[in-house]
Amino acid sequence: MRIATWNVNSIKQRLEHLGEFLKTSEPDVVCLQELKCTDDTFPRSEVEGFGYHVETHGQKAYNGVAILSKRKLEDVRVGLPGDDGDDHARYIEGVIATEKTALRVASIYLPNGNPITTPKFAYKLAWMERLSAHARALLKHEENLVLCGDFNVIPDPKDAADPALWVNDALFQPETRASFRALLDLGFADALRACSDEGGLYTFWDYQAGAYQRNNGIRIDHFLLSPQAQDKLRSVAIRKDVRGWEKPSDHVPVMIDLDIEP
DNA sequence: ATGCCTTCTAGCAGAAGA
Repeated sequence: MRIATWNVNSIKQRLEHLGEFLKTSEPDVVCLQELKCTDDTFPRSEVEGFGYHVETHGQKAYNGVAILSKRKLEDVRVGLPGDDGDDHARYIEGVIATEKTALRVASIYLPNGNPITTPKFAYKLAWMERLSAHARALLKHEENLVLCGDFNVIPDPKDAADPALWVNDALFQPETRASFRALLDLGFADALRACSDEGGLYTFWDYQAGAYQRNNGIRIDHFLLSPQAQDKLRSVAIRKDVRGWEKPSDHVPVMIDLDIEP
């Protein structure tokens, strides 16, 4: 089974790219972030036309997450528990049942948190605490569990082409990295790091200053796997080529292959 | 030191992103 995550930076602007990606990589499940549209303005019929079931959690102009799946999604939850006052659409999860097993997948758009001197950074750290609490509860099911998406976390200096550029950024603060580490320490594997220790593996390049042409990238889109899912991990791939398409998202799709019959 | 670019909404500029 192939699972992908991709921050599309507006689903309406990226519909053609999504179609091309689905055709060329044939994922069974796709987690999307930054839809930038409401549930009722999501291009549902077009995406269903690509051969996928669709579950969305959108909002006007900002944020918005979705899960696409060739199989129907069950037990869908929208919104991260722990703060009824949080109206950002940043979390959706669902279960894909196959003939032999089941898999729970979450599509995550973790807050950016910049600038770090503002309440946005506190919101980011609080959101990460809530994610850890929810993830801890999910791990108790001891099932195939995949948390993926745009975490807005640079886990390690080798995950940035030029770490010095990020020292004052919310994505690379010690508190941010410690919170991400604590999340992993609940029992998750960072799928890419389970396969490679290499630096230079990026998933985001800024639109500005020719960042992609200079390969000035960062790795912030991640797959976190429960022990049951990690046992089935075959490979991880980053579709870096997609960043070179015309009018691209600033993020590229990342994919894992699990040893599960789709 | 700052903006660089792209998206959104609103309405011909500003916020947000990272």
